[in-house]
Amino acid sequence: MYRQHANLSLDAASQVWQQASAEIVRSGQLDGLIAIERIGTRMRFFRDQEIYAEGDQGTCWFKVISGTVRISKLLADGRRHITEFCFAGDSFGFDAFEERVFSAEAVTDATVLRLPRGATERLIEEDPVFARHLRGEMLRSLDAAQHRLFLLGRMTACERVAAFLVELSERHDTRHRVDLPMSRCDIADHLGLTVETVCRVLSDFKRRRLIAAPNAHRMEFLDREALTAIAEH
Amino acid sequence: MYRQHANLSLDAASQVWQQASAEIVRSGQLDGLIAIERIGTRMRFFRDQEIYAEGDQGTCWFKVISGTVRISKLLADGRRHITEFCFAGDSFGFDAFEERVFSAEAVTDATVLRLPRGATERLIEEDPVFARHLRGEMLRSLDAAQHRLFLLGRMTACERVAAFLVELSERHDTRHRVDLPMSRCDIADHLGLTVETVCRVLSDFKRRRLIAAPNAHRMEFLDREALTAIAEH
DNA sequence: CGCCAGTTTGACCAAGATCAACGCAAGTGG
DNA sequence: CCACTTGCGTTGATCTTGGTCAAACTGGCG
Repeated sequence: MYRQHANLSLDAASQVWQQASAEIVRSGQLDGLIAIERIGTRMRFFRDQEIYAEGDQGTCWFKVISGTVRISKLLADGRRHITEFCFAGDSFGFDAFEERVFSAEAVTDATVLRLPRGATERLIEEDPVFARHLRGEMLRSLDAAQHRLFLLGRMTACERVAAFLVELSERHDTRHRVDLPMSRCDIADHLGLTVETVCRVLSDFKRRRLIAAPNAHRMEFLDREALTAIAEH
Repeated sequence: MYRQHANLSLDAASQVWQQASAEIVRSGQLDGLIAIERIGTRMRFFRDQEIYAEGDQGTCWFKVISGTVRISKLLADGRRHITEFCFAGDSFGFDAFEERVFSAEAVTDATVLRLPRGATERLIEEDPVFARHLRGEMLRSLDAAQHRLFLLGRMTACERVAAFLVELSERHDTRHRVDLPMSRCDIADHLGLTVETVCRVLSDFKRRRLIAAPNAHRMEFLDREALTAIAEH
């Protein structure tokens, strides 16, 4: 098990970045939080490019502006786990005290806002609204992680995949379909399954007419109720 | 699978609690944080007693003074998952925005400090040292949860049990042994396994002379290196 | 002493992993 | 423009880990 994952292009020079000072971030969750725009740097990453690696100094955190990012941990023997996928508006990277224990990579081409820790701490101390916002983000992450613990610890392959599809469609606010920008391998590593099992479950859902798949990365819900029922058992 | 769990004695009247105003909390991690003593209420809970339930209003968070607490989620069909065990010095219960999604129960008789949210927010705003401490606690929780994600998603039964033993002994700073105040069922529900599997793995470790068990709730390490190696694979 | 809850062990079973092959579309080079 | 490659995705056959079911054991307690 645990075959090759897409190999990263480590060409750091390809990062196109620029001060985001004057720009206005188009992302729902950023409304009214122009403060972080002032202390952040906008960066672009290409597909499969590394944003930070395990072992890096964790001197900043990030906010996704567009695209998809995966947070993962890789073991020497090839086992990988993706703790979360981040989409526009999601924050990531405030997990580390010192060294990063996880790495972050772009799943698709992505733009992120990079926020240095020092400036953030200063902002926390002088802006209670921002401080509360950040605390909220951390709580949300914690909450998400704990739901995932249940999923990994106590749910079957079918339930995991159904829950994943429903969760993604809710996060993207699309009730009738869901886009899966990541590979089957990414999904498997997120759900604690193998690629084959993910495929088989999806095929099973198609056979049972719960979903339809115009292509491998777009799923349309034919029976959302049933899917939700499976997800919540 | 998923048989009966210890049934809770819901006798709320049996809670013995008292203002902790003048008392000094004996717990390493509380050093220099007398501030929270002032806003907290000390409470005692007996074995298996509920501290809060799923669906309660999350108007406060807690800090364990002595004893062991488990944070868990129970599904209608009996499947349960224990997200974490908390020992003296650990904080818990700041996961909720509104309603609690998890419940907390005493694993052994336990004393906890109950901290109302309102007073905490005020303290956060006037005491930056305390604010930073609390942020640290949250990050620690997040970090722990993410390690557990890997454990549940990608580790074998042996690796999970070994990791659990090593982790507990590290948290209690006892290199040669570890106390397991919780039942095998609790351990299983924490590691995403069944009671039987936990037993079998422990028996296997005994047979391989990695551990010895004077009784069911005390394990002595005979070969800590090997155990750590299994845990980290 | 007998009961009860929790723990342990064994026999058997099934969900999901592994191994292997094939399909399919996009990209590459002759 | 078309063979060839390469990276995913899908499917089938087989195997293994850990779950299920059942029974025995253990220690504490009325």
